[in-house]
Amino acid sequence: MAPRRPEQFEAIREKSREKILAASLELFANKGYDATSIDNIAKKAGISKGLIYNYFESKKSILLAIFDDAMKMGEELLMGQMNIKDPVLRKKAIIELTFDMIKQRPDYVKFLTVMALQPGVMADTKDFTKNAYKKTEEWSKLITGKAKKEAVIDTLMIGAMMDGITLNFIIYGEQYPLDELKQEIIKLYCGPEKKKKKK
Amino acid sequence: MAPRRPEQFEAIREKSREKILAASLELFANKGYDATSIDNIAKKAGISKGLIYNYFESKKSILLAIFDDAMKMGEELLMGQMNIKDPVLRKKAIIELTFDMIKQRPDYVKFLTVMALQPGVMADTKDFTKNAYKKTEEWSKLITGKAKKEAVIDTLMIGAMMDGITLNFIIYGEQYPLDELKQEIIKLYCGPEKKKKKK
Amino acid sequence: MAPRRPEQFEAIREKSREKILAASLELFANKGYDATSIDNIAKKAGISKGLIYNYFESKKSILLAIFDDAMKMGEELLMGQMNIKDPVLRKKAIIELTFDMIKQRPDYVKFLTVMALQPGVMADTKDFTKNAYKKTEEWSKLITGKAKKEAVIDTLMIGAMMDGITLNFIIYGEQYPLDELKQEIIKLYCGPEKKKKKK
Amino acid sequence: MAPRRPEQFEAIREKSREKILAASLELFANKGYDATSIDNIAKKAGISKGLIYNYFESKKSILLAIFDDAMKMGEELLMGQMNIKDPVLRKKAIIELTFDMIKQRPDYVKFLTVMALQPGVMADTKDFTKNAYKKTEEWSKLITGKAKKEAVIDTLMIGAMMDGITLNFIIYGEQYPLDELKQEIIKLYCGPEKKKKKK
DNA sequence: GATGAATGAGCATTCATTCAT
DNA sequence: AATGAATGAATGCTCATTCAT
Repeated sequence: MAPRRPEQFEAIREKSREKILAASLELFANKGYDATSIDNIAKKAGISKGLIYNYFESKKSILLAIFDDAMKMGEELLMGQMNIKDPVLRKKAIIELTFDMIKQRPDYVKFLTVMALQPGVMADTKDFTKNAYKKTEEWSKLITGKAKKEAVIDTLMIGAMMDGITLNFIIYGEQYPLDELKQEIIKLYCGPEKKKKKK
Repeated sequence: MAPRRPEQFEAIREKSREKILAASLELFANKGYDATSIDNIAKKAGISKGLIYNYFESKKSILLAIFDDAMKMGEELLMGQMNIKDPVLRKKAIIELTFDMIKQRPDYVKFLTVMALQPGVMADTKDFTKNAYKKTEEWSKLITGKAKKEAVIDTLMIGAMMDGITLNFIIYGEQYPLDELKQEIIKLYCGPEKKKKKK
Repeated sequence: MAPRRPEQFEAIREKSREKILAASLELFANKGYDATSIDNIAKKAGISKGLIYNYFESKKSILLAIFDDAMKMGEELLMGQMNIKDPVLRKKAIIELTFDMIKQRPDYVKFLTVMALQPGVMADTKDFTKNAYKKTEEWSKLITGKAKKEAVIDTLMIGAMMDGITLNFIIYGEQYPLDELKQEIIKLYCGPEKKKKKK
Repeated sequence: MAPRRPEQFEAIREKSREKILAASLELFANKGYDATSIDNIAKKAGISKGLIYNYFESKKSILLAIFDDAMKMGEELLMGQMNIKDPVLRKKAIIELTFDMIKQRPDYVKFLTVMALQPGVMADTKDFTKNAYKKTEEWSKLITGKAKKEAVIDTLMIGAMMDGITLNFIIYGEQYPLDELKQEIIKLYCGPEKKKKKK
């Protein structure tokens, strides 16, 4: 057989890495970090235990990689709304975006929320809290368009609202009425304006 | 010498038990259940590992004891508001109560929130979700005075709000402006003065 | 109250000691040495854990005390048959004695047999094997009245027989037909002589 | 480098498994089950503690594996004698077989006997007593060729005899005159030549 | 003499990580 | 790149023993 070309190696590597990350995300989100063993990950990813260490230095570094992916994804989604000029519409867009994320990527959302409350897991490796705070300030500006005092409270309220809904969705599961709550929030924070709510 | 009298033993026991519970509460709330070892608890409580098993059957039974304490405390606070007749005032009282709880017993609040998001920790021993749900229904009635359909969404909103604020308080700590948010919520859900709820 | 007189103290001491030995014997015989905890013994004896160490240096020393008691009891019973002059009658008497012991003190018999096969338990403290061997030789002389070569085999046979029956009695319990086997052995080893078997 | 081939792994596994079983058999037989620690086994097997759990679920499952091996071996030996037609010859063959087993696999014999007398060790996992009883019945038929009433006592006698000799061999070791006792038993139970069983 | 709270070494078991192939 | 056998530190838990009262 002819030796594989560099791109092929790269493709294989990337594929294995993805399998590991996907398996880990699901397990971390559903069982928690501590309760997930490297063996669990290897079995779910369909590879051997040893191979994982070919791609990641340690169990914690898998966690961090997922964390970075999740943050990056969130950031990209958020940045995509930057071009909406009207502040109210932008606020609405971002709220809808958040609900979309909860529904379409519950694993990421679950993962981030679960990790946020395992300080012992994240704390020593990433400065999670500071990071999150900076994000909130950025959000604040993005959402309201201005960094005034009252705007911060408004942002914190919306942020708390979204976090609370996410948390309840995680705990109660599918029975939690996400859609009705979305309408309610939009009514509450974006005013009852017209009626073209759905994009 | 004569052996200690039963009351003396009881006093000693109660003191040790409290030390264990206090140490466990703090560690579970801050590091999570899995990441806290019996050795951690013993060291923080200033006693030996073995003694813990003189008071609790297992690590999980410590968790349950704390959980029961926390629930009992919450219930007592809540029940104290039952005699408020006016629904709006009662709703306001309960919101204020929740904020009080966050400020006065952040340890319990943190503990309960962290546990709610540690999949598989509470799940198999107490029917945490079902329990929490029942609580929500009770809340719903307490807050609105009636269990109508539209009232449920209202209750879920307030619940999510409070959970979200709790979560953010846990993550951000003292810098999180609890008082301002309390005023904002009361303005939003109990009306500024009369009965105009929505702004 | 007048202080207790020395005899009273002695009586109390003796009584507690007996309670500990009786409880331990039963537990060691039925659960085994390792599976019996000091706490088990204290509870069954109706005293406190600490008191046990007032009478015995260690768990193992309780074992040895029981062992010595059991050996002494066996010896006394055996010596009681020394005055029977006729060798055959003496052999018969000793066999019957052994069966009596199995039926009347199954706890001691069980204890000794169980201990005999836990070399790790006895070995390092008493030279159990050597001791037992000496006993066999004594038996041999007692039973047959002479220490000839062929007599040793005879004694070993009877000894093995009795041990085997004891072992099977321990394993199978009450359903094991001790009486029939006794008749059979007597027939086999003492000849079928007359018919006045029962004393 | 290429990973090992499945057969290579299988060979490695089999070798390690054997080392664990051999070490455990020796320790269980000599020290008893409770007194043998996983660490003892690992050290004697020349491997790490953790590796044991790569091959056996628990300490007890090692015990059961050895037990099954021992029973299988015994059964195979026994079944090999089924084709002897003459009852007396068959009885003799089985007695000789038992002595062979004691001499050739004293470890298994010791193990089985020690386990039989460790209350609560086998009891809860395998129905040891019932199992042993069934064996006795099989023996009974094998030995006498018929399951008549009087034959049962005969079988029990021979069984007790063999158990007693095994027990004494375990306790006294090599100095115990197995061969002489074998001749004696055969003389006693199979008749010196013709059919005069009782001397 | 008597009590039971307290200790700490030891045990079975788990699991992240290493490594020979 | 890939495998899984092997390691050893750590964990929850037990229990003989000590000791203040």
